[in-house]
Amino acid sequence: MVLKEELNFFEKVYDVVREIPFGRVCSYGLIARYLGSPQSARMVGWAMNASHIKEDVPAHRVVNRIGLLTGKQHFEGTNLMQQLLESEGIQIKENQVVDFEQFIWNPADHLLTNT
DNA sequence: TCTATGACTCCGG
DNA sequence: CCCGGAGCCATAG
Repeated sequence: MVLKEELNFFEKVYDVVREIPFGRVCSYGLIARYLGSPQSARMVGWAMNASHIKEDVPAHRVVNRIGLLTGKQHFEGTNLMQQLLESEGIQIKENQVVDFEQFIWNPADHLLTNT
């Protein structure tokens, strides 16, 4: 059973990504930092690569630190990721999120709003 | 066991 | 932010 160990890390990533609201995006480093390992941003991307088995994980809402759709090539077709984001009201320009900082969603901020 | 790779990010120029 | 290079860490071969 190859499960539990990787699930511990992946599930944490999935859980955060899953919490990304409709029409919002998040960065790998932001998620990694939230998990307590800001250096493991690449692992977040790796987890996303394995997320294709997770239908609940909106991986299209996860982009790099500048809002670039670095993972679009891993989606079906050639621009599925862009289409998904546009369908959520997010404008894409040259594979990059327009007004990225406006749509960015920080998981830590999600906790702060808890109050 | 060791080496190579990657949906990243930070640093210096 | 553009460009090139280094650090990072888990997975695959």
